[in-house]
Amino acid sequence: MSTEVGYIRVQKELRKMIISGEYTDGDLLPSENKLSIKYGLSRMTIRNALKNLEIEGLIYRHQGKGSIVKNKKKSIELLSIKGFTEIMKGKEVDINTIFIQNPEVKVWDKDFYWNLEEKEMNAGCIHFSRVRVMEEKSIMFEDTFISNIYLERFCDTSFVNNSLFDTLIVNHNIEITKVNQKFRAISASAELAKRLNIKKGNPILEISRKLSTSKSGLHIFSFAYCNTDEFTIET
Amino acid sequence: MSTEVGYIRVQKELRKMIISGEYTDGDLLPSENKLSIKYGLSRMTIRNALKNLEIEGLIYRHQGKGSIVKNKKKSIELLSIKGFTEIMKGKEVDINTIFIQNPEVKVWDKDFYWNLEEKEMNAGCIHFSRVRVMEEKSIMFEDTFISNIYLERFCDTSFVNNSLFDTLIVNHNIEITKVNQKFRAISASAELAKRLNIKKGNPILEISRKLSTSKSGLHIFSFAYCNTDEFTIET
DNA sequence: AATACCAACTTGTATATACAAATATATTTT
DNA sequence: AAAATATATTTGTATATACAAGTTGGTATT
Repeated sequence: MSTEVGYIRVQKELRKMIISGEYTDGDLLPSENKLSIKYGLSRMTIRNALKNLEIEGLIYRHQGKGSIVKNKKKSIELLSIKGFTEIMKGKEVDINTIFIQNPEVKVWDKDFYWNLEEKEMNAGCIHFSRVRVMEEKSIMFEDTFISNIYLERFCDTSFVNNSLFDTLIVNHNIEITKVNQKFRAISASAELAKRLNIKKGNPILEISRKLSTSKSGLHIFSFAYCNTDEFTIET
Repeated sequence: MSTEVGYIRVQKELRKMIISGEYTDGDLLPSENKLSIKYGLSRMTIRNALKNLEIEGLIYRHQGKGSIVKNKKKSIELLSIKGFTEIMKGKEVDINTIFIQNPEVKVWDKDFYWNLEEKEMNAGCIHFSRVRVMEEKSIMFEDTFISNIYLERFCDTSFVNNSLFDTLIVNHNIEITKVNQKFRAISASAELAKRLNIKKGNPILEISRKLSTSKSGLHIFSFAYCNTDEFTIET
């Protein structure tokens, strides 16, 4: 799109460079004056782009220093898992993800939990499910549904940074614009108990989420079930 | 403070007017040009203030229309409770709050869950606990601890809009700058079961939160326990 | 070697201006 | 009365400029 306004162009380019790892945690972006010259835009226009990146949480800015890249590394897509025991208190924790069901095009379930727009209803969905594993313990089972629009070749391509969000933004130019999430505590069903290797009836944290994106009609729905005996979920 | 920069002054005044109800949901703020004249600042400076109010979620802006006040009405301080049954699906729900323990100055517990800064550690805390009631059902028990600094006469004054946050911003000029919250599913203890009128061992949603504010060293800590049988918690 | 100072560079705040684009309102035409 | 048109208003984008304020690194002084 050559019709795109200036600051959006700068914002997108810098965003892509940060997410793809060209700039990494702690790096300084070029100064406003340098960006101004590079893109042929005034400093105030560059500042508009940088302000937006700051709002997105990709950078922070320090008077006298510059614009510094922030690596948010929310390990599991906007949520993060932290150990609950004293030893790991405060430490980020590495999570392995195992696909139980690879991305696959399907039709929506007739009584799907969230309301769907006409457009996405007709388009069908991409579905996959994963288990998040920490220290050989299965701590989260997650079902994900995405409206199947604007997503050519999604099922045949592997994830960028092992992240759905990074994949969407880098491969398809799709941003998350809004997060709607509901939390409940439930008792583990027999099936869930089996998947998470716990006893039936144990308390389980259920997170139902609807994520809106920059493309109209494209939403991401996910249902996560977490064993929070030894870990907490943060937002 | 007369040393305050221009856009902050405008931002504060408009914020106060929105929160106190002088402007309410759907109202149009004065146009940028009018604000520019009123405050004797350039339009770009006014825009800076408005952009920040937009980021705070107090207004949204529409090209050609104006700046429109958004009433976020998160009924229980950044969280909201929604009915889980079909009938109330999507509807916001009114919550009554009952103080179990009125605000009272105390010393911090020796093994308080969150880490405290030296400053707030010495200052002690203000503590209170509340039960949130919906349709005669107690659905949430909440313990709140606030660092006792910058909070003159807090215990003797009633809440603005029945809201802790509104009270802090209107009476003490203190904003929430960061929210750190952890979610777990636990089994109800005997005490909790009694407070929430459920069976011991039922699944309970536990939300532990640390809120940072615009005043250094002043944090708000809360521990909420929710019965999510019939309601969900949203963020 | 440690300190004080200065210069260069960075982001922050602010102004004045111009035109574009979306909306709302008034006016004219049908 | 309804529809089309024009006008005014409002936010969006962009430029060029100026000075303030915080940071960094080199230079001169002690």
